[in-house]
Amino acid sequence: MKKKNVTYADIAAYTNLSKSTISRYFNNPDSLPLENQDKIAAALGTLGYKENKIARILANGKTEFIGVIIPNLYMHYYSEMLNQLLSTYETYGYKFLVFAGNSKKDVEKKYIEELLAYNIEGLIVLSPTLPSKELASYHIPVVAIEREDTYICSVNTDNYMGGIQATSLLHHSGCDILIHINSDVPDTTPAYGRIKGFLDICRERDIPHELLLTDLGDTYKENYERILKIVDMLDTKYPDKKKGIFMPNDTHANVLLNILIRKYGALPDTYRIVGFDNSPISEEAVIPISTVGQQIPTLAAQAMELLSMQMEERKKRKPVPLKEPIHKIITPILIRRETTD
Amino acid sequence: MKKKNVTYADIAAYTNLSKSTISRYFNNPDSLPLENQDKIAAALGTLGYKENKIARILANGKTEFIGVIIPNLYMHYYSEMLNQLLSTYETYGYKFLVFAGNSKKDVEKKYIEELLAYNIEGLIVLSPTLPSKELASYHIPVVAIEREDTYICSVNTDNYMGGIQATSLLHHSGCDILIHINSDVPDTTPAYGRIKGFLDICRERDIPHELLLTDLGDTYKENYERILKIVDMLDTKYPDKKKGIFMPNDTHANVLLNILIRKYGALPDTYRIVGFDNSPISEEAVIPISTVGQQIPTLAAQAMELLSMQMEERKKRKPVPLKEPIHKIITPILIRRETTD
DNA sequence: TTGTAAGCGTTATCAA
DNA sequence: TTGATAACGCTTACAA
Repeated sequence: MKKKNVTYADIAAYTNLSKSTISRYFNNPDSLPLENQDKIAAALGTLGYKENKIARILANGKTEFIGVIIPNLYMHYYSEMLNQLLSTYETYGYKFLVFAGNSKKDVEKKYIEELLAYNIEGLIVLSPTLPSKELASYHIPVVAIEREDTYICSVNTDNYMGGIQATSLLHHSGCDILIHINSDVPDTTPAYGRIKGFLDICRERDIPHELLLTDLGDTYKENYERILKIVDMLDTKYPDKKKGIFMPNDTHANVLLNILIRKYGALPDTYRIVGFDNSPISEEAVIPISTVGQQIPTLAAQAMELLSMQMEERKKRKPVPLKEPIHKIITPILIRRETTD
Repeated sequence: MKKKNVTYADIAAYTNLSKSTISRYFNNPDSLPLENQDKIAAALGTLGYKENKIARILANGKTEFIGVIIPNLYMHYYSEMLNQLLSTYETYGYKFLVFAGNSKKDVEKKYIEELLAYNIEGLIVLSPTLPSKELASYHIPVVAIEREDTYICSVNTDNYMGGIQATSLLHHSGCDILIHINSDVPDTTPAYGRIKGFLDICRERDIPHELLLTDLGDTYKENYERILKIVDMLDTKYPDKKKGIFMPNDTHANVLLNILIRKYGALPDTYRIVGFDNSPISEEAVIPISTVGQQIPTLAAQAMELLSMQMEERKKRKPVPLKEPIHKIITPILIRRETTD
């Protein structure tokens, strides 16, 4: 930094006005006579003024920062969600400070401390790591997206409805037996709704079914090997039945599809598949995969609305905090492609 | 805000020390006797002190902010790059202010103005929109990644080498004719190297080849339709020849693969395919696709090193700015899978 | 409509 | 080893 920054003081001196008047020019220009507005505008140009938001924040306390804690950007669901959040900048003007937590409790806590040190006005949490009770204890506006949310506001996909949609679609595709593969998610998380939806429909309509709760691994290779074993098992257990498989997400649905195609040369008539998320892979698979579409743009938009509401409330002279956390539910959209009838 | 924040003044009063001593405790604790260190530590706890980085920034000018301008997070390449950049937080401690520019010039300029208002210490630009000459004119440390970089530091994949690798692999797979499909990128961008590599090798080794420069569209549907036409064209033009296709990226390589599999039931012996990027789809395709792997973690790490070098230099009493922009080149890694021999 | 002066919560410079 | 005191650049009563 060779030369010092141009400040309000410089502009004030140059225009023979005071610092407060310069401040007014930026915050409420119409309160100045046009003559002075022009004079200041001209001065800004000739002096080469650059605004300093840091000083402004320190003075008025409004950072316009929102913190985001996200598990990773490797999975399309998360990166697309962040994409949508970032795009709300045009509407709300909030800037995003993003941390990709490696889902370790103390690391994420450290991130939040850091975010608080920057006086973030609100926090959006996609990571499932920290319990909502703890998040609530920071006493700043928080919105959770698709995670445990007992004590904080949240926006979730209607997973139960999604489970029902997927299950019904497979049933109507004439499957003899329905199988849902998933990991053993706790019933406090939104994703558990998919399992419940599956079971409720099967029981209600007396459909033969099987629930396979198992860890499918973290890499494509692991996924492939474990799902391959499941396919072998199903082929011996239900050789001639038409099997309707409800996969936990599109990535895994695609693995299943690839296995079947490599084994049978095509999608055999004894298999029907539904995925979850409507991520790009579901469309880009050899055979486009039917899936339950999460409405990511809507989820993001609603999250921002919920958060900005809380943040606005907080700026009032007499803020009334929410009595109860608000939970918004977004209905998923069933997308029929070629892996179902 | 009901209660005011706890500040150094409060701690000073509580411990009968001065604000400066409290500041020293945070910035250079060992300069205080242990006794006082403990006293202050205790006070922090009982008073419930939270650090305020905004005030610190205003006082010492070090924001530890890096701005990132990225085209979108929809494409895996960008989201993974951001992922890797974010993960350097553990090493460097810089926080990232991320803007997803919709690649409109004036919008991206506005973003940069905003970032400058937050006193970012450096800028990483993935978006190709603004010319490097303009970026250089902001006079802050900048690093470009895989984009036009005449006037600024940059980190790029060795695209020329990548083009050579892909072309050689297809040649060694016994193809009779090599075809490279790409969009008509200007020769100032790093990606042009792929085209040059392809042409140079083909000419040098006298390999029959064809270069198809055409826009493949922005959606999967458009990709599919346009590549389908190309396949039909190739099938009539070179019916019995073994065609080696070098696609501009894995997404498009996957589309081509899907088209062939749907047309022929398998990858016909008259086609071999190489993609570019090593994005997840290349592994997750029905037939795992050979590809030229961009080393995203390395690119990100080198970009951060280059940037932090410039930022450190700038903090010195007598900073010596770079005479010439530094350009780092990262060699890609050829990944042989099942779409080549 | 404008100006004065006291913050905002740190760091930095000098003395002691 | 410690403490005054003045920045940092802007906002905001309160006065004029």
